[in-house]
Amino acid sequence: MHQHNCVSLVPLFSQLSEQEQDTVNSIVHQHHYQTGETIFAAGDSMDALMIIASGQAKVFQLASNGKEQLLHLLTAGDFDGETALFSQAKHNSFAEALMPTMICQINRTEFQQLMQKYPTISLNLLNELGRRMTELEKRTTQTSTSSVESRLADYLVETSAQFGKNDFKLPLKKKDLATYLGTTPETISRKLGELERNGLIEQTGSKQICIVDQEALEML
Amino acid sequence: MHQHNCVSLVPLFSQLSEQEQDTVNSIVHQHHYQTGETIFAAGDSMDALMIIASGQAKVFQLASNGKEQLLHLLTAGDFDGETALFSQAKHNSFAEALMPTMICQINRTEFQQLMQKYPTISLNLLNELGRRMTELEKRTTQTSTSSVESRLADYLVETSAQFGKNDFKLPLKKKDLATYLGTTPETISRKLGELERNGLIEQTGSKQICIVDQEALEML
DNA sequence: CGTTCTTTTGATGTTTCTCAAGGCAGGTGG
DNA sequence: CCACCTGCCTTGAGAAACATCAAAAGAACG
Repeated sequence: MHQHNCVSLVPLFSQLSEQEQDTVNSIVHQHHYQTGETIFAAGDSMDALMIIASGQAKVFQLASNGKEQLLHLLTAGDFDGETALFSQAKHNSFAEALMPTMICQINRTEFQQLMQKYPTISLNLLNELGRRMTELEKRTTQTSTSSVESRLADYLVETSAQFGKNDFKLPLKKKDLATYLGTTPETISRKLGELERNGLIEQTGSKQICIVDQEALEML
Repeated sequence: MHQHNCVSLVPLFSQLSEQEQDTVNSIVHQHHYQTGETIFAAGDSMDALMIIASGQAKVFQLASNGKEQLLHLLTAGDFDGETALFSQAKHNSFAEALMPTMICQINRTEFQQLMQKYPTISLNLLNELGRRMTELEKRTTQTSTSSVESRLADYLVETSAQFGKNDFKLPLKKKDLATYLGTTPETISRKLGELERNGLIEQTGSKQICIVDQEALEML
Protein backbone atom coordinates (compact mmCIF):
# COMPACT_ATOMS: atom_id res chain seq x y z
CA MET A 1 0.00 0.00 0.00
CA HIS A 2 2.92 2.30 0.69
CA GLN A 3 4.22 2.52 -2.81
CA HIS A 4 6.81 5.22 -2.03
CA ASN A 5 8.99 3.63 0.56
CA CYS A 6 9.95 6.66 2.60
CA VAL A 7 11.54 4.70 5.36
CA SER A 8 14.29 3.25 3.27
CA LEU A 9 15.11 6.73 2.01
CA VAL A 10 15.92 8.17 5.40
CA PRO A 11 19.32 7.80 7.01
CA LEU A 12 17.44 8.00 10.28
CA PHE A 13 16.32 4.41 9.82
CA SER A 14 19.19 3.10 7.77
CA GLN A 15 20.65 0.95 10.54
CA LEU A 16 17.44 -1.02 10.91
CA SER A 17 17.04 -4.44 9.30
CA GLU A 18 14.66 -4.78 6.37
CA GLN A 19 12.12 -6.41 8.62
CA GLU A 20 12.34 -3.61 11.13
CA GLN A 21 12.04 -1.05 8.38
CA ASP A 22 8.88 -2.78 7.24
CA THR A 23 7.47 -2.41 10.74
CA VAL A 24 8.23 1.28 10.66
CA ASN A 25 6.77 1.55 7.20
CA SER A 26 3.51 0.08 8.36
CA ILE A 27 2.86 2.91 10.82
CA VAL A 28 3.59 5.61 8.29
CA HIS A 29 0.84 7.86 6.94
CA GLN A 30 1.13 9.30 3.48
CA HIS A 31 0.06 12.67 2.17
CA HIS A 32 0.35 14.25 -1.19
CA TYR A 33 0.78 17.97 -1.78
CA GLN A 34 0.62 19.97 -4.97
CA THR A 35 2.93 22.78 -5.98
CA GLY A 36 2.36 25.76 -3.77
CA GLU A 37 0.33 23.85 -1.24
CA THR A 38 0.99 24.46 2.43
CA ILE A 39 2.27 21.44 4.34
CA PHE A 40 2.15 23.10 7.72
CA ALA A 41 1.88 26.63 9.00
CA ALA A 42 3.23 28.46 12.02
CA GLY A 43 0.87 27.90 14.90
CA ASP A 44 -0.19 24.45 13.75
CA SER A 45 0.23 21.89 16.44
CA MET A 46 3.19 19.72 15.69
CA ASP A 47 2.42 16.09 16.28
CA ALA A 48 4.24 14.16 13.61
CA LEU A 49 7.62 13.64 12.03
CA MET A 50 7.47 14.43 8.32
CA ILE A 51 9.62 12.69 5.75
CA ILE A 52 9.86 13.82 2.15
CA ALA A 53 9.30 10.73 0.00
CA SER A 54 9.52 12.59 -3.27
CA GLY A 55 9.44 16.17 -4.45
CA GLN A 56 10.69 19.26 -2.70
CA ALA A 57 9.53 21.66 -0.01
CA LYS A 58 10.71 24.89 1.54
CA VAL A 59 10.62 25.63 5.24
CA PHE A 60 10.45 29.32 6.07
CA GLN A 61 9.48 31.88 8.66
CA LEU A 62 7.53 35.07 8.21
CA ALA A 63 8.82 38.15 9.99
CA SER A 64 6.34 40.57 11.49
CA ASN A 65 6.90 42.92 8.56
CA GLY A 66 5.77 40.17 6.20
CA LYS A 67 9.21 39.31 4.89
CA GLU A 68 10.01 35.70 4.29
CA GLN A 69 13.14 33.90 5.47
CA LEU A 70 13.91 30.55 3.90
CA LEU A 71 15.36 28.27 6.55
CA HIS A 72 15.70 24.87 4.91
CA LEU A 73 15.15 23.30 1.56
CA LEU A 74 13.88 19.76 1.95
CA THR A 75 14.31 17.11 -0.73
CA ALA A 76 13.67 13.37 -0.88
CA GLY A 77 14.91 11.71 2.30
CA ASP A 78 14.97 14.88 4.38
CA PHE A 79 12.68 15.19 7.34
CA ASP A 80 11.36 17.87 9.60
CA GLY A 81 9.22 18.34 12.64
CA GLU A 82 11.55 16.49 14.94
CA THR A 83 12.20 19.41 17.27
CA ALA A 84 8.59 19.39 18.34
CA LEU A 85 8.35 15.68 18.88
CA PHE A 86 9.44 16.35 22.41
CA SER A 87 9.13 19.92 23.49
CA GLN A 88 6.90 22.61 22.05
CA ALA A 89 3.58 21.82 20.55
CA LYS A 90 3.47 24.50 17.86
CA HIS A 91 5.29 24.98 14.60
CA ASN A 92 7.16 28.24 14.42
CA SER A 93 7.66 28.03 10.70
CA PHE A 94 5.83 27.28 7.47
CA ALA A 95 6.40 24.53 4.93
CA GLU A 96 5.25 24.68 1.34
CA ALA A 97 5.59 22.20 -1.50
CA LEU A 98 7.66 23.54 -4.39
CA MET A 99 6.51 20.75 -6.71
CA PRO A 100 4.16 17.80 -6.42
CA THR A 101 5.43 16.24 -3.22
CA MET A 102 4.79 13.06 -1.29
CA ILE A 103 5.19 13.20 2.45
CA CYS A 104 5.25 10.37 4.96
CA GLN A 105 4.28 11.09 8.52
CA ILE A 106 4.90 9.26 11.75
CA ASN A 107 2.86 10.29 14.76
CA ARG A 108 4.55 11.56 17.85
CA THR A 109 3.51 8.70 20.11
CA GLU A 110 4.39 6.06 17.57
CA PHE A 111 7.72 7.67 16.90
CA GLN A 112 8.50 7.78 20.60
CA GLN A 113 7.77 4.08 20.82
CA LEU A 114 10.12 3.49 17.90
CA MET A 115 12.85 5.39 19.68
CA GLN A 116 12.36 3.27 22.77
CA LYS A 117 12.60 0.13 20.74
CA TYR A 118 15.50 1.16 18.52
CA PRO A 119 17.86 3.48 20.42
CA THR A 120 19.96 3.87 17.30
CA ILE A 121 17.22 6.14 15.97
CA SER A 122 17.75 8.75 18.64
CA LEU A 123 21.47 8.70 17.98
CA ASN A 124 20.84 9.28 14.30
CA LEU A 125 18.43 12.04 15.17
CA LEU A 126 21.01 13.72 17.40
CA ASN A 127 23.52 13.50 14.60
CA GLU A 128 21.19 15.06 12.10
CA LEU A 129 20.20 17.86 14.45
CA GLY A 130 23.86 18.52 15.10
CA ARG A 131 24.51 18.69 11.39
CA ARG A 132 21.70 21.18 10.86
CA MET A 133 22.81 23.23 13.81
CA THR A 134 26.29 23.46 12.37
CA GLU A 135 24.97 24.44 8.98
CA LEU A 136 22.69 27.12 10.38
CA GLU A 137 25.50 28.51 12.51
CA LYS A 138 27.63 28.81 9.44
CA ARG A 139 24.89 30.56 7.55
CA THR A 140 24.20 32.96 10.40
CA THR A 141 27.86 33.85 10.55
CA GLN A 142 28.04 34.37 6.82
CA THR A 143 24.94 36.51 6.72
CA SER A 144 26.29 38.97 9.20
CA THR A 145 29.96 38.96 8.35
CA SER A 146 30.23 38.78 4.60
CA SER A 147 28.79 40.40 1.53
CA VAL A 148 25.96 39.12 -0.62
CA GLU A 149 28.48 38.48 -3.35
CA SER A 150 30.52 36.09 -1.24
CA ARG A 151 27.47 34.35 0.20
CA LEU A 152 26.18 33.81 -3.30
CA ALA A 153 29.53 32.55 -4.50
CA ASP A 154 29.67 30.13 -1.61
CA TYR A 155 26.16 28.94 -2.34
CA LEU A 156 27.00 28.31 -5.99
CA VAL A 157 30.12 26.34 -5.14
CA GLU A 158 28.31 24.24 -2.55
CA THR A 159 25.36 23.58 -4.80
CA SER A 160 27.56 22.55 -7.69
CA ALA A 161 29.37 20.23 -5.29
CA GLN A 162 26.08 18.64 -4.29
CA PHE A 163 25.21 17.98 -7.90
CA GLY A 164 28.75 16.86 -8.61
CA LYS A 165 28.85 19.03 -11.75
CA ASN A 166 30.03 22.48 -12.73
CA ASP A 167 26.90 22.86 -14.76
CA PHE A 168 23.63 22.70 -12.88
CA LYS A 169 20.16 24.09 -12.51
CA LEU A 170 19.33 26.17 -9.46
CA PRO A 171 16.92 24.16 -7.30
CA LEU A 172 15.15 27.36 -6.20
CA LYS A 173 13.44 30.32 -7.76
CA LYS A 174 15.68 33.35 -7.42
CA LYS A 175 12.99 34.88 -5.29
CA ASP A 176 13.44 32.04 -2.78
CA LEU A 177 17.19 31.97 -3.15
CA ALA A 178 17.16 35.62 -2.18
CA THR A 179 15.36 34.97 1.10
CA TYR A 180 17.66 32.03 1.72
CA LEU A 181 20.72 34.22 1.40
CA GLY A 182 19.15 37.10 3.27
CA THR A 183 18.81 39.51 0.37
CA THR A 184 16.41 40.48 -2.44
CA PRO A 185 15.75 39.00 -5.91
CA GLU A 186 17.01 42.20 -7.53
CA THR A 187 20.35 41.96 -5.78
CA ILE A 188 20.70 38.28 -6.69
CA SER A 189 20.06 39.12 -10.30
CA ARG A 190 22.63 41.91 -10.31
CA LYS A 191 25.32 39.94 -8.50
CA LEU A 192 24.92 36.98 -10.83
CA GLY A 193 25.30 39.38 -13.71
CA GLU A 194 28.44 40.74 -12.13
CA LEU A 195 29.93 37.27 -11.60
CA GLU A 196 29.23 36.51 -15.24
CA ARG A 197 30.78 39.76 -16.48
CA ASN A 198 33.87 38.91 -14.44
CA GLY A 199 34.07 35.51 -16.08
CA LEU A 200 33.48 33.45 -12.96
CA ILE A 201 30.26 31.84 -14.12
CA GLU A 202 28.01 31.58 -17.14
CA GLN A 203 24.25 31.78 -17.10
CA THR A 204 23.02 29.59 -19.92
CA GLY A 205 19.30 28.97 -19.49
CA SER A 206 17.14 30.59 -16.87
CA LYS A 207 18.33 29.06 -13.59
CA GLN A 208 21.03 27.20 -15.47
CA ILE A 209 24.44 28.06 -14.11
CA CYS A 210 27.87 26.95 -15.16
CA ILE A 211 30.82 27.53 -12.90
CA VAL A 212 33.79 28.68 -14.95
CA ASP A 213 36.32 29.72 -12.34
CA GLN A 214 35.69 27.85 -9.10
CA GLU A 215 38.97 29.03 -7.57
CA ALA A 216 37.97 32.65 -7.89
CA LEU A 217 34.50 31.97 -6.52
CA GLU A 218 35.97 30.38 -3.44
CA MET A 219 38.23 33.39 -2.92
CA LEU A 220 35.19 35.56 -2.23
CA MET B 1 36.45 16.63 45.62
CA HIS B 2 34.03 18.08 43.11
CA GLN B 3 33.12 21.14 45.05
CA HIS B 4 31.12 22.73 42.26
CA ASN B 5 28.42 20.23 41.55
CA CYS B 6 27.92 20.80 37.85
CA VAL B 7 25.73 17.82 37.38
CA SER B 8 22.93 19.06 39.56
CA LEU B 9 22.97 22.35 37.67
CA VAL B 10 22.17 20.87 34.32
CA PRO B 11 18.62 20.09 33.21
CA LEU B 12 20.22 17.36 31.12
CA PHE B 13 20.61 15.25 34.24
CA SER B 14 17.72 16.55 36.28
CA GLN B 15 15.62 13.41 35.94
CA LEU B 16 18.30 11.24 37.49
CA SER B 17 18.14 10.24 41.15
CA GLU B 18 20.64 11.74 43.55
CA GLN B 19 22.59 8.52 43.56
CA GLU B 20 22.72 8.42 39.80
CA GLN B 21 23.80 12.05 39.69
CA ASP B 22 26.63 11.16 42.04
CA THR B 23 27.73 8.49 39.62
CA VAL B 24 27.76 11.02 36.82
CA ASN B 25 29.55 13.50 39.00
CA SER B 26 32.32 11.04 39.66
CA ILE B 27 33.30 10.84 36.00
CA VAL B 28 33.39 14.59 35.56
CA HIS B 29 36.65 16.45 35.03
CA GLN B 30 36.98 20.03 36.15
CA HIS B 31 38.86 22.88 34.58
CA HIS B 32 39.21 26.49 35.54
CA TYR B 33 39.64 29.34 33.08
CA GLN B 34 40.49 32.96 33.64
CA THR B 35 38.91 35.94 31.95
CA GLY B 36 39.88 36.00 28.30
CA GLU B 37 41.23 32.48 28.32
CA THR B 38 40.38 30.20 25.41
CA ILE B 39 38.31 27.16 26.34
CA PHE B 40 38.45 25.62 22.91
CA ALA B 41 39.32 26.80 19.42
CA ALA B 42 38.09 25.91 15.95
CA GLY B 43 40.02 22.92 14.73
CA ASP B 44 40.46 21.43 18.19
CA SER B 45 39.26 17.88 18.35
CA MET B 46 36.01 17.71 20.17
CA ASP B 47 35.95 14.85 22.59
CA ALA B 48 34.02 16.03 25.61
CA LEU B 49 30.78 17.60 26.70
CA MET B 50 31.42 20.85 28.52
CA ILE B 51 29.22 22.17 31.30
CA ILE B 52 29.56 25.63 32.77
CA ALA B 53 29.66 25.21 36.54
CA SER B 54 30.12 28.90 37.24
CA GLY B 55 31.08 31.99 35.30
CA GLN B 56 30.33 32.86 31.72
CA ALA B 57 31.70 32.10 28.28
CA LYS B 58 31.09 33.16 24.73
CA VAL B 59 30.96 30.81 21.78
CA PHE B 60 31.81 32.42 18.46
CA GLN B 61 33.02 31.85 14.93
CA LEU B 62 35.61 33.77 12.99
CA ALA B 63 34.82 34.58 9.38
CA SER B 64 37.57 34.46 6.80
CA ASN B 65 37.79 38.25 6.86
CA GLY B 66 38.55 38.09 10.57
CA LYS B 67 35.14 39.25 11.75
CA GLU B 68 33.70 37.63 14.80
CA GLN B 69 30.18 36.26 15.12
CA LEU B 70 28.90 35.56 18.60
CA LEU B 71 26.76 32.42 18.48
CA HIS B 72 25.90 31.62 22.08
CA LEU B 73 26.42 33.08 25.49
CA LEU B 74 26.90 30.30 28.03
CA THR B 75 26.17 30.78 31.72
CA ALA B 76 26.03 28.42 34.70
CA GLY B 77 24.19 25.24 33.78
CA ASP B 78 24.59 25.65 30.02
CA PHE B 79 26.60 23.14 28.08
CA ASP B 80 28.23 22.83 24.72
CA GLY B 81 30.13 20.39 22.59
CA GLU B 82 27.25 17.97 22.25
CA THR B 83 27.01 18.17 18.49
CA ALA B 84 30.40 16.64 18.18
CA LEU B 85 29.81 13.84 20.61
CA PHE B 86 28.58 11.82 17.69
CA SER B 87 29.53 13.16 14.32
CA GLN B 88 32.37 15.47 13.44
CA ALA B 89 35.59 15.42 15.35
CA LYS B 90 36.52 19.10 15.11
CA HIS B 91 35.14 22.23 16.71
CA ASN B 92 34.00 24.78 14.18
CA SER B 93 33.81 27.56 16.71
CA PHE B 94 35.74 29.16 19.55
CA ALA B 95 34.87 29.49 23.20
CA GLU B 96 36.37 32.06 25.53
CA ALA B 97 35.78 32.74 29.22
CA LEU B 98 34.31 36.18 29.88
CA MET B 99 35.08 35.95 33.60
CA PRO B 100 36.73 33.42 35.87
CA THR B 101 34.87 30.29 34.85
CA MET B 102 34.65 26.73 36.07
CA ILE B 103 33.96 24.05 33.50
CA CYS B 104 33.07 20.40 33.98
CA GLN B 105 33.83 17.96 31.21
CA ILE B 106 32.55 14.51 30.43
CA ASN B 107 34.47 12.46 27.90
CA ARG B 108 32.79 11.28 24.77
CA THR B 109 33.00 7.57 25.55
CA GLU B 110 31.85 8.01 29.10
CA PHE B 111 29.00 10.19 28.00
CA GLN B 112 27.92 7.62 25.43
CA GLN B 113 27.86 4.99 28.15
CA LEU B 114 25.71 7.28 30.26
CA MET B 115 23.27 7.70 27.41
CA GLN B 116 23.05 3.94 27.05
CA LYS B 117 22.35 3.55 30.72
CA TYR B 118 19.93 6.46 31.11
CA PRO B 119 17.94 6.95 27.91
CA THR B 120 16.26 10.00 29.42
CA ILE B 121 19.52 11.85 28.86
CA SER B 122 19.28 11.59 25.11
CA LEU B 123 15.71 12.81 25.22
CA ASN B 124 16.79 15.82 27.23
CA LEU B 125 19.61 16.39 24.81
CA LEU B 126 17.23 16.29 21.87
CA ASN B 127 15.01 18.78 23.61
CA GLU B 128 17.83 21.16 24.29
CA LEU B 129 19.14 20.94 20.75
CA GLY B 130 15.65 21.61 19.47
CA ARG B 131 15.39 24.65 21.69
CA ARG B 132 18.68 26.03 20.42
CA MET B 133 17.75 25.31 16.85
CA THR B 134 14.53 27.25 17.30
CA GLU B 135 16.35 30.15 18.89
CA LEU B 136 18.98 30.28 16.17
CA GLU B 137 16.32 30.12 13.47
CA LYS B 138 14.60 33.08 15.03
CA ARG B 139 17.83 35.01 15.20
CA THR B 140 18.69 34.19 11.59
CA THR B 141 15.30 35.41 10.47
CA GLN B 142 15.60 38.59 12.46
CA THR B 143 19.08 39.34 11.20
CA SER B 144 18.03 39.27 7.60
CA THR B 145 14.53 40.67 7.80
CA SER B 146 14.60 43.47 10.33
CA SER B 147 16.64 46.52 11.18
CA VAL B 148 19.34 46.77 13.79
CA GLU B 149 17.01 48.95 15.82
CA SER B 150 14.31 46.29 16.10
CA ARG B 151 16.82 43.50 16.75
CA LEU B 152 18.30 45.57 19.54
CA ALA B 153 14.87 46.39 20.96
CA ASP B 154 13.98 42.71 20.92
CA TYR B 155 17.22 41.83 22.64
CA LEU B 156 16.62 44.38 25.38
CA VAL B 157 13.09 43.16 26.04
CA GLU B 158 14.18 39.53 26.15
CA THR B 159 17.14 40.23 28.37
CA SER B 160 15.06 42.24 30.79
CA ALA B 161 12.58 39.35 30.87
CA GLN B 162 15.38 36.94 31.73
CA PHE B 163 16.44 39.11 34.63
CA GLY B 164 12.83 39.70 35.61
CA LYS B 165 13.48 43.43 35.98
CA ASN B 166 13.15 46.56 33.87
CA ASP B 167 16.47 47.69 35.18
CA PHE B 168 19.44 45.47 34.41
CA LYS B 169 23.07 45.35 33.44
CA LEU B 170 24.01 44.13 29.97
CA PRO B 171 25.73 40.76 30.36
CA LEU B 172 28.00 41.52 27.40
CA LYS B 173 30.44 44.15 26.32
CA LYS B 174 28.85 46.24 23.58
CA LYS B 175 31.56 45.00 21.29
CA ASP B 176 30.30 41.44 21.81
CA LEU B 177 26.67 42.46 21.74
CA ALA B 178 27.35 43.97 18.35
CA THR B 179 28.63 40.71 16.89
CA TYR B 180 25.73 38.88 18.53
CA LEU B 181 23.23 41.11 16.77
CA GLY B 182 25.17 41.13 13.53
CA THR B 183 26.25 44.75 13.58
CA THR B 184 29.07 47.00 14.85
CA PRO B 185 29.75 48.62 18.24
CA GLU B 186 29.32 52.05 16.68
CA THR B 187 25.84 51.24 15.47
CA ILE B 188 24.84 49.77 18.84
CA SER B 189 26.01 52.92 20.54
CA ARG B 190 24.05 55.14 18.18
CA LYS B 191 20.86 53.10 18.30
CA LEU B 192 20.90 52.98 22.09
CA GLY B 193 21.29 56.74 22.08
CA GLU B 194 18.34 57.01 19.72
CA LEU B 195 16.15 54.77 21.87
CA GLU B 196 17.03 56.92 24.86
CA ARG B 197 16.29 60.19 23.05
CA ASN B 198 12.90 58.78 22.09
CA GLY B 199 12.19 57.96 25.72
CA LEU B 200 12.04 54.18 25.32
CA ILE B 201 14.97 53.40 27.59
CA GLU B 202 17.39 55.08 29.95
CA GLN B 203 21.09 54.41 30.13
CA THR B 204 22.12 54.93 33.70
CA GLY B 205 25.59 53.48 34.25
CA SER B 206 27.75 52.05 31.51
CA LYS B 207 25.96 48.82 30.49
CA GLN B 208 23.14 49.70 32.89
CA ILE B 209 19.86 49.88 31.02
CA CYS B 210 16.39 50.71 32.22
CA ILE B 211 13.41 49.95 30.04
CA VAL B 212 10.96 52.83 30.21
CA ASP B 213 8.45 51.99 27.50
CA GLN B 214 8.37 48.25 26.90
CA GLU B 215 5.27 48.48 24.71
CA ALA B 216 6.99 50.76 22.26
CA LEU B 217 10.12 48.59 22.22
CA GLU B 218 8.07 45.56 21.32
CA MET B 219 6.43 47.47 18.49
CA LEU B 220 9.74 47.73 16.67
C1' DC C 1 -1.81 32.20 -26.78
C1' DG C 2 -3.08 34.85 -23.15
C1' DT C 3 -2.57 35.37 -18.20
C1' DT C 4 0.22 35.34 -14.37
C1' DC C 5 4.36 35.02 -11.87
C1' DT C 6 9.19 35.68 -12.10
C1' DT C 7 13.18 38.07 -13.52
C1' DT C 8 15.79 41.87 -15.14
C1' DT C 9 17.23 46.65 -15.43
C1' DG C 10 17.44 51.38 -14.13
C1' DA C 11 17.11 55.35 -10.98
C1' DT C 12 16.95 56.68 -6.34
C1' DG C 13 17.09 56.39 -1.27
C1' DT C 14 18.45 54.59 3.19
C1' DT C 15 20.67 52.00 6.39
C1' DT C 16 24.62 50.72 8.10
C1' DC C 17 29.75 50.24 7.86
C1' DT C 18 34.20 52.36 7.95
C1' DC C 19 37.70 55.31 9.44
C1' DA C 20 39.42 58.54 12.65
C1' DA C 21 39.82 60.88 16.93
C1' DG C 22 38.62 61.99 21.64
C1' DG C 23 36.76 60.55 26.15
C1' DC C 24 35.93 57.15 29.63
C1' DA C 25 36.66 53.26 32.72
C1' DG C 26 38.86 49.80 35.04
C1' DG C 27 42.78 47.66 36.44
C1' DT C 28 47.94 47.91 37.68
C1' DG C 29 51.97 49.29 39.71
C1' DG C 30 54.25 52.65 41.92
C1' DC D 1 45.73 56.44 46.77
C1' DC D 2 46.92 58.26 42.63
C1' DA D 3 48.52 58.27 37.87
C1' DC D 4 48.95 55.75 34.08
C1' DC D 5 47.79 52.63 30.50
C1' DT D 6 45.06 49.83 27.74
C1' DG D 7 41.09 48.55 25.88
C1' DC D 8 36.20 50.05 25.35
C1' DC D 9 32.97 53.21 24.06
C1' DT D 10 31.24 57.31 21.76
C1' DT D 11 30.75 60.80 18.13
C1' DG D 12 31.28 62.65 13.68
C1' DA D 13 31.86 62.77 8.67
C1' DG D 14 31.97 60.24 4.60
C1' DA D 15 31.35 56.17 1.71
C1' DA D 16 29.53 51.78 0.38
C1' DA D 17 26.47 48.22 -0.05
C1' DC D 18 22.14 47.13 -0.49
C1' DA D 19 16.97 47.91 -0.50
C1' DT D 20 13.15 49.95 -2.68
C1' DC D 21 10.22 51.38 -6.35
C1' DA D 22 8.74 51.24 -11.00
C1' DA D 23 8.47 49.37 -15.47
C1' DA D 24 9.45 46.22 -19.13
C1' DA D 25 10.85 41.76 -20.71
C1' DG D 26 10.76 36.89 -20.14
C1' DA D 27 9.14 32.18 -18.54
C1' DA D 28 5.63 28.99 -17.16
C1' DC D 29 1.08 27.20 -17.17
C1' DG D 30 -3.25 26.00 -18.42
